[in-house]
Amino acid sequence: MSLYNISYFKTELGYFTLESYDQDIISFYPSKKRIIKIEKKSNFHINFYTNLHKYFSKKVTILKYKVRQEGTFFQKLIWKEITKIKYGQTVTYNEIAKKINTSPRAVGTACSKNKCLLIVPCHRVICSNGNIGGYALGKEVKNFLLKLEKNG
DNA sequence: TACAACTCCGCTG
DNA sequence: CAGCGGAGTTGTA
Repeated sequence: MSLYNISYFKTELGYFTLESYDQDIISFYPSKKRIIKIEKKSNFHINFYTNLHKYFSKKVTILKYKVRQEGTFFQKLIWKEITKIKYGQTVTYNEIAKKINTSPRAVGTACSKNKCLLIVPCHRVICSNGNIGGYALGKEVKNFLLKLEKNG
């Protein structure tokens, strides 16, 4: 019997898919399917979406979930570093690069491979020259999230 | 080898 | 000083 579960939901940012194993999150990413459905009855998934809604309405500032995401050693290292960034804060690709002793370019590439949006807050990583940098859902969404966390 | 969600540096107005 | 182009850098498929 597998502990794997998957659900589809409509969020403030559109349709998403959540994959989990037990209490760990495997991925949370925009889905192509425009459906709302939880495969197995799961309080964990329901709790997640409830929390997510609170996040968008600023009633909650942390989405603290354990992440079990596929990736290389290097990518996991970067994601772990990103997870440390607090709500409302931003960090530079370069700052992370220096901490890990690598290059900013490599950090950006690792960010783009992150499939646990919001949980691993890669939207809080920006360019050192003040530019917003890239985002899976586009720069506009990234900016929206940063503004949400900053003022509302 | 080519490419990427970066930076730095030097050049031009 | 702003804007632009190119080179340097590191990890991946």
